[in-house]
Amino acid sequence: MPSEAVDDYLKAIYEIAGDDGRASTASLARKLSVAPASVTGMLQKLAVRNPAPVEYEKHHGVRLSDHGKQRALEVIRHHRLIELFLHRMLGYSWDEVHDEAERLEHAISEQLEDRIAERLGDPEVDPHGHPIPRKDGTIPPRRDLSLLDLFVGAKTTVSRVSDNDPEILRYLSELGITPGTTLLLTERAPFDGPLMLEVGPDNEKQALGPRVAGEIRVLPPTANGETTG
Amino acid sequence: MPSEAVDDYLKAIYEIAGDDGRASTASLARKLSVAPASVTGMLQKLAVRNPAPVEYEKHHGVRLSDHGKQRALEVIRHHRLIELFLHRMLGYSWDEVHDEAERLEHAISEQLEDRIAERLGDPEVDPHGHPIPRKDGTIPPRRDLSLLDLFVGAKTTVSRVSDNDPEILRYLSELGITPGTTLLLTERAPFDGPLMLEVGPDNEKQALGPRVAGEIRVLPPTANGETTG
DNA sequence: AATGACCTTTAGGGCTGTCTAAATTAAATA
DNA sequence: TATTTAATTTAGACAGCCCTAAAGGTCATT
Repeated sequence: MPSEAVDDYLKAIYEIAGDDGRASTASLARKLSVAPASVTGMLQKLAVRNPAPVEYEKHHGVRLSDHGKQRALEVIRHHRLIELFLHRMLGYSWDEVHDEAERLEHAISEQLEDRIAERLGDPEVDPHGHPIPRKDGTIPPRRDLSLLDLFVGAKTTVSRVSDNDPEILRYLSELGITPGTTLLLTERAPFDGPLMLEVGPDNEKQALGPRVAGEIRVLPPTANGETTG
Repeated sequence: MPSEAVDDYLKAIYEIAGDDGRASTASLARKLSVAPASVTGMLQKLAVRNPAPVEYEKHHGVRLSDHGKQRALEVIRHHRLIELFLHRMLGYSWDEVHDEAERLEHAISEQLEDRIAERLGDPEVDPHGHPIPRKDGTIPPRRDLSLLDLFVGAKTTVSRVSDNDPEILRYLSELGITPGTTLLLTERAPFDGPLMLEVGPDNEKQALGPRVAGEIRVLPPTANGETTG
């Protein structure tokens, strides 16, 4: 079984590059809060393991092998199941689950994973709206897009929100923006300016900076606008 | 925060020596599945930490300091709360909880500890009958004794069973012996021979070897015999 | 094709926690 | 008290994962 550190690397690669892109040394260093040189060292070691979880080319980043992909998805499955479990069974709020899951994901057995999944009714989505990889490594399909990709006039529903920053999550909660919330994009200031939204059933008007908007994913919009812009 | 390895040492010392006895190098090596030399090395390092969790005297074992005791109890609290949680909330059986808890005890936060305790109603005893240390480091009192310490004729109730050996736990489950089961000691063979018991409400007769009997703790007996023998 | 800015890698260490083999000490026994 | 036995400690190494400093590549731009 890979060490926690290795699992963290694989997960980070997956989160940065998806299942067939390449992740750079610097991006991994940033994500893992580690010096770039440490990343290089780790990647070199991983690349010569057998079976190797990554393919590594000097100066050109890494990519997950099938084997590494499998493992990354397993860790992510743990993470998201735990998030949902904490939320549903222990009253954790949206923004509290991530850090706790970050540690627990390494500590649970297959058996516990299975029982949690069972207890939750084999869920497909975590509290942030992220899909939970299935045991066989497939991912429940969701077609959603960034709030930043909408045209003005689009009406849509929040499907998920990045779970990396509790600050942002709390902020969004206050604004009433969580998975399931309906949104209408009414206006968009130029030069990376704020988005004007009408939020929820009461159509509360809210302005959202692009940084925050970039963390929000929405379902394909249903009215008034084209899909992307 | 101490590393997992350190926590494991402190817990092991507590389990071997209680809160003011000394634990030997060899006993720790055995319990932790580690070479004796490794134990010596670790103890030397711990003894010069500040604050030091142990007092160590060359060739005379270690003892927990107040500080180390506190930490050991915290880890044990985690362990036992998790055992009970797995049992009550996720349908784990008696003999499955230990190994899972062994890993999780290092991964849960204060917050999760508190929520688990709350959800379980601040329990005092784990599924094996062991007391769960309180947050302040005190231990819910239980006066119980080894089954081996009973006189023939004593009638009593099982209070707890050592949780170290799943084999034994399964065996006892089959015999119907779990915390709460009533027992009558009817006979005791000499020379470390088996104990004859009548078990449970139906007074099923069972013979128990001394090795297994030593793992069983019972409440102070109520009838027919003196307390210890 | 050269330059500068920005990665990325190499080189050389450090810390933690483990190991084996060899020495030492303590305790039990003669 | 001398000797034997068993437990313990020292010495020396190693694997995993991290670091800093210095050297080496890549790429966009001129």
